[in-house]
Amino acid sequence: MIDVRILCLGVLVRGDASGYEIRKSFEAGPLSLFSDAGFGSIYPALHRLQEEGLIALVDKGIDGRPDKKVYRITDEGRRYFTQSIHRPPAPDKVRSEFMFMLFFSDLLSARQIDRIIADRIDDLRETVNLLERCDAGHSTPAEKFVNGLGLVIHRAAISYLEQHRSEILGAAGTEPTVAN
Amino acid sequence: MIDVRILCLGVLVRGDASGYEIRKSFEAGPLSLFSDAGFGSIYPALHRLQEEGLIALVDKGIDGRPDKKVYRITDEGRRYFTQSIHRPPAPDKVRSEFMFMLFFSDLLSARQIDRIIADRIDDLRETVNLLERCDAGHSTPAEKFVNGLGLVIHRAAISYLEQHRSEILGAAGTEPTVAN
DNA sequence: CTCTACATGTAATAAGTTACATGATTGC
DNA sequence: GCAATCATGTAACTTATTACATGTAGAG
Repeated sequence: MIDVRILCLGVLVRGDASGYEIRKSFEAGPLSLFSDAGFGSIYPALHRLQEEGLIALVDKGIDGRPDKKVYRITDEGRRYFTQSIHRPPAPDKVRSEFMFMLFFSDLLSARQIDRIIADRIDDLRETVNLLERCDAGHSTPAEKFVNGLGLVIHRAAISYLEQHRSEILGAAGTEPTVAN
Repeated sequence: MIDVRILCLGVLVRGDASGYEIRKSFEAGPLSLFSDAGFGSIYPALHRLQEEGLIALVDKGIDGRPDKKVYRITDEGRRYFTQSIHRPPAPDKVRSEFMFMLFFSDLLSARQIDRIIADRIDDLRETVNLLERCDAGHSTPAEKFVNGLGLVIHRAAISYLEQHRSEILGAAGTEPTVAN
């Protein structure tokens, strides 16, 4: 949820990668919290970065995949990325359909509220597992710090949901389940 | 960071409002965490909602502002909103330039890292104050629940940053401050 | 009388998402 | 031989952001 170009540069700062690999790192790696950009965003972004001279194609040592295009960040790209990292960060923004729904939970039945909270707790636990796995791996102090922040936030959310879950059920609307 | 149309409907479910007032509620109200949509998004969204028959103009009891256009949600709009609230929520997404920067803090100096962490703690505290104010006000159990979740998350982040702040300073890069 | 807050709107731009289209390689 | 995974790309669509343009009302 930051500019896809910057996100790609961020991946490439840490090592050469193809578009496909960048996508994978958005899915599973420590940057997965920040982006879920698909191929439709990544490939155009890479083309543009290459045009701008911020990244370059690496001589492809054929590892069986002739179509694979591995990119490497250039000195200019590194400069550009460093500079963009130096601007004061914009305030955090959350896109949480979950919280938004809960905000209007008087339109939902108790059963539905309970269900979405249960699902969310599961999701949060999964993310905690992911972060713990990242934490255990070969990560820099900076990564560990950010991971740690993610961990305490997610754990706080889990514990809050578990403890206060019952409170909101009383706030459920009286309407029966809506079709669909 | 949900569809602006749905966000506007969400405001209007709770009472009539003009575009300007919707904007204000995005700025200061309990929905401020979810959106920072500007007039350029809100007015077109309202026009479209009106076209679709989901909202309607209220007879303007002139309160000194002849240009003011107050909207009210229609029955169809309420149905549409309720239905959209019934779909399972997408996973939460965070746009945190702050965490992204910290992730690459080996490109920053210790002074800069310290500064952005201090600023972030200030921002978080401000949000906590906002949420506490919302909590104290006339809010439904659902609102209180969501507010409470926001509170524990923000407090967890503050406490983590305060406690672990020193750890990341050691991870600062050796490069001198970059111009700009 | 001037500044701030109120109040609405459009046009140009930028950006991302979705769906489509293609093809190679590996494991079973 | 077939499915899953690897691998890249484009076009149409939707959406939001930014900048601009305009005007009123109240406070000092």
